[in-house]
Amino acid sequence: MKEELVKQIRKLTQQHAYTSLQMHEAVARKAGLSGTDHKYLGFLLEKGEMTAGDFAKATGLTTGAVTGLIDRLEKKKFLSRHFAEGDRRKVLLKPNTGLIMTLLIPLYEEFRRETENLISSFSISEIKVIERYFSQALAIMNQRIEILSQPDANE
Amino acid sequence: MKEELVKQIRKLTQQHAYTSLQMHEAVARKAGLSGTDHKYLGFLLEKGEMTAGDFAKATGLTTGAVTGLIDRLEKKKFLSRHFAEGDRRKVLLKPNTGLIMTLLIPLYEEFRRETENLISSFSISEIKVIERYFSQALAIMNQRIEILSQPDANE
DNA sequence: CCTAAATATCTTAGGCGCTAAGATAACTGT
DNA sequence: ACAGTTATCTTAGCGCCTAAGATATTTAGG
Repeated sequence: MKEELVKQIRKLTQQHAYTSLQMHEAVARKAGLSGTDHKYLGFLLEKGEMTAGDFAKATGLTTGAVTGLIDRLEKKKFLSRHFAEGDRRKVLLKPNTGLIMTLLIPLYEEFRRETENLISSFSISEIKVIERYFSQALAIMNQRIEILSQPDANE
Repeated sequence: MKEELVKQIRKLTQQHAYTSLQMHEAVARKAGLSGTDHKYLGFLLEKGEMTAGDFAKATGLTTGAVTGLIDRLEKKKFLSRHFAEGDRRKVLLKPNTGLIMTLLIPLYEEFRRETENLISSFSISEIKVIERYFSQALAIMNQRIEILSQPDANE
């Protein structure tokens, strides 16, 4: 029965998402961070140097929350604050890439290797199938998020 | 280059997990729940009636946290408390399945349909590839969580 | 220039959800 | 029957969030 197989796969993808989250939090704990801080630190690392305000926009947090987030990350030396040249109101966040890498890479490297080995164990055409699944699943979810985030008509 | 393709897929799976979480939270907001409460409500619904203590064990929360969680869910009529027959210390949690379904199904149904359509668009052998990927990825992550959750040797 | 408005960040007050520790109530075994 | 165990709840305190407003700096208009 293809139908049953389909339902089974759908549940599997759900579990996959849940387990990813668990792992992300396990990494955070090991690194001495909260899940929240780990998430946003990864974000900053990816985007590179940015101002506090841009960070707030990028994360969707309020400016107050970002101030607290930066405080916590700064206290742990994961980033430093600098006033922007030319506009002393702006606070530039400079990630301490070295420290972050030193701390996080050992926690992720083996996982990354295992995952890449897993993917490599498929043939090119199989990988393309997996790619097609993920790309389309992503599109579906992003569309759904957009719909869900629109305010209700009656309010 | 297969290597580059592999790296690309790995990033795609990361993004997939992140986006799943975003969608889960968007659903929660729409249902008037926190992401946390939505997560655990789904849990209760899946497992069915259980005691508060079992709920704590199942979720990994402390009993105090579970008391608060139950309070919030009870206030919103998502469940009711009943003393267990034969042991009046135990509190049985009875999910209000009707209300939960009424509230959540409209938020998920279209997504589920779209996802199942997506999966169905693959051939049986392609679906087996996807299944193989997810099963093995899950195993890798669960193993990693276990390793990460072990206390460090030097502490 | 000088000042009003705009902008960028920080601070404060208050809420939610968590843990750890201990209180309360009910059960169990000898 | 009562000491110990078990199940849940309560309390104190912390972390992280929002909303609102304070502070400091820049920009624009007269």
